[in-house]
Amino acid sequence: MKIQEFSQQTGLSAKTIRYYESIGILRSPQRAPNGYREYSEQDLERAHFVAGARSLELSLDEISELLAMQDHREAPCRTMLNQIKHKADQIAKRIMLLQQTEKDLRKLYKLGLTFPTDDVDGKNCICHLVKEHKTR
Amino acid sequence: MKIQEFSQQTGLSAKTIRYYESIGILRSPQRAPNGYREYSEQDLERAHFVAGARSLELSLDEISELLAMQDHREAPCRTMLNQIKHKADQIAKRIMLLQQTEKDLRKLYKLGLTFPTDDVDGKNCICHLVKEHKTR
DNA sequence: CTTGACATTCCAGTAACCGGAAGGTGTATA
DNA sequence: TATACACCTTCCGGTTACTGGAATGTCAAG
Repeated sequence: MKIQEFSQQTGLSAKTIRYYESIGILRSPQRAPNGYREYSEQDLERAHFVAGARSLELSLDEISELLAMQDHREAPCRTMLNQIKHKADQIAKRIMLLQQTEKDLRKLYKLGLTFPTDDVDGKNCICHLVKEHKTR
Repeated sequence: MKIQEFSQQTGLSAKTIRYYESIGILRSPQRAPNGYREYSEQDLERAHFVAGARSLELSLDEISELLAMQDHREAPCRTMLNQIKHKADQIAKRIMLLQQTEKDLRKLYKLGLTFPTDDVDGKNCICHLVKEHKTR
């Protein structure tokens, strides 16, 4: 299949597919006589793996590592399992940070509503609140 | 004050401060005869605002807009209020996506534990599960 | 024979910085 | 006085994961 169908099958854009190939995440596929890329079922499998892993927030570096193991006929499952756990923890942390930020924003918004909106310099202004906002 | 103290006062790294200056987010401060940057209270205020806004996940572009209004002696509060609301909604969405991803990861991890970890090609392998993983 | 939808390569840009090199400055100490 | 050390400066490049766009080539249909 040509790149567009491959793109639809994998959910990756053609641009992304070429990019992955350029950095060695995807293998260079066969070329038709006219120079077009020709993808096989095998290519599809690998791309599905990459897409799945990306959607689980694994980085391209981490995915590379996993693929390299597969290519050396090692089972990357143990490594993968560790990465998955690690990712889950990382994401949990990010979520907590974001939740706090969202809370801050909503609070600020409510407070801002009670303030004048034409205060350029003074302290009765949401901008002033932002100045005082502390990063956790 | 010199850049290091300014850095401590604002919580921004010296690198970041110079970067902000280079893209016009922070004004070029006075220079001491030896060429060192000399920051004033005014500089501090502006930097506090930027740092506060950044910690609320406003982008540098959004902050630029706000600062430009201030520089033109307009009150950016109304604009800011809108941005804050918008940010809160954006973040809420990101949180939901991340929560789903975390869930997927934990599920996969549990399932992975019940699988062999030395299956290079077969289907009884967490890698296979990743292949099948659908992006929402 | 041209139109349109594909395909190719390559270059540049995005966001928000960080790292590090090469070099100048300022002060305390041996 | 020498030198060690912590600062400061600029500049260049790298990061992450792509996306946009230009210039060009290919192919099938009308």
